Amino acid sequence: MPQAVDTKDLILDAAELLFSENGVDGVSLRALTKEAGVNLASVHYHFGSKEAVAQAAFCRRVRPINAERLEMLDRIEREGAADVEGILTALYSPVLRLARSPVHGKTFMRFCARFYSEPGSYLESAFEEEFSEVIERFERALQRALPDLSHPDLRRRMHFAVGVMVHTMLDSNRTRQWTAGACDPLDTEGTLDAMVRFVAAGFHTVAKGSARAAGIQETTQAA
Amino acid sequence: MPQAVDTKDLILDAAELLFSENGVDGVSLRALTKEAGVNLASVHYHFGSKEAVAQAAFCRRVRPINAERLEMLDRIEREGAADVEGILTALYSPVLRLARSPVHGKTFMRFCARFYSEPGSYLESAFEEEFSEVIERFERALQRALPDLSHPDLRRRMHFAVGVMVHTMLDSNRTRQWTAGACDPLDTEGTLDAMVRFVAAGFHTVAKGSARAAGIQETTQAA
DNA sequence: ATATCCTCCAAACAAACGTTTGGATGAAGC
DNA sequence: GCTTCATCCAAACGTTTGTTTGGAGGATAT
Repeated sequence: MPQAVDTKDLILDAAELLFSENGVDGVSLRALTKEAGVNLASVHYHFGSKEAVAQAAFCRRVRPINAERLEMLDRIEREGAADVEGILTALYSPVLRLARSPVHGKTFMRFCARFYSEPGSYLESAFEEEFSEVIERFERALQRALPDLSHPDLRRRMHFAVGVMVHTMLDSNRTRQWTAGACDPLDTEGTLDAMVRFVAAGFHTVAKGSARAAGIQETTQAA
Repeated sequence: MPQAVDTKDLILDAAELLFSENGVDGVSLRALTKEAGVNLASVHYHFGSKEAVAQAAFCRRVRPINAERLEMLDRIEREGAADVEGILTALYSPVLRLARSPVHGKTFMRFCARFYSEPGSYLESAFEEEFSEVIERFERALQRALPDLSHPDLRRRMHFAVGVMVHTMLDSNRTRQWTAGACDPLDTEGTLDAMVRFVAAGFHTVAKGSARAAGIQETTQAA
């Protein structure tokens, strides 16, 4: 029984905050431990390495989120045939709802998004482990909801759906440039609705055939 | 007249390659100059700092791309009322076409995408400068093509459209996990078509109203 | 020939990095 | 009382970092 507020959690909180703003490589353990108010050596005592801190901070938040995603998917599948909108809501809302939390607020969102777009082999395994089941389950659900969509097209569109999510989560200053003053980033309900509508429409549209391809070539290749 | 292959370009080539794989913070100038086959000090002689190298490498490729985007937009607007598909093609195809280049290939795509998602105040100004005109022009064009869409919704959807693009460009190992074996990442024509179709459908769908919001709350809020 | 200029480079710089060490502190077990 | 154990911490470890230095090499101009 160490103390009221665990040193481990202090480190993870500071890691989440600083990593989200400057990236893992952009934060020194000295800055991290100063922010956390703990000794420099304690990070190696409790975690063993800087990489392990990043991994632990990531898993601490992403695990409950993915569990909630699967729960929601279970629920709507139990209630009948799940449609695309429902599946996307199950995918998006747990992570968006966390953003509404006054404590961790936007911190984790950016942390997770940056984590996702950062290199480093030590993150790959964590991602694989935390997300493989989620990917499988949601892919199966979407395939059931869209039986006419070919598997390659489905995977491609899932890829796009994740892009929308990650980019929305990575609400950095640069991202805000695109939406400056146009919509309230704190309006998670409206954001979720907009995301689901936008992506669901993308899923529902016909896949193959000649898209306009207006400028890339003059050929009008028929399907 | 220094030599056949300019040292400056050797540095920028190596920067593009290494930064795209490991991020700016993840590459030391020693690794960079070794890859480039130049002296360590030459990077400061020619650029002044590491940050300036990153910025120069970014601008070198993104400037022609944005110029081509504006050209394509000009062209389709001159030919009549531009539709959403044409506008999106003008936005996506210049950067996707570069990926087809056998020389720089996927290197720049990842570099640019990582650059976009990385922190560091020294990048902000470069982004602002390089993209402000593109953002303005495409926003106006899309607003004209979608006169019934409110401005906040338009900005939000542009945000999503960029998310799809960035995430597709950031074709790291982790990203590939989602599309493993499902679709050929080298099929740029097919990728462009899929992106334009998906995003255009998102733009065309009605904005406001009660999306399913199937799981987040049981309330069925009418518009 | 002499001076000027640009380019290159081996070596060194101070600072910051992740990590390790050895011991201080205090509660728990016997 | 003594040992054991987990935790904490100041200080130092050896590397690596971005950056600077002082001069060598070779063109070009006068």
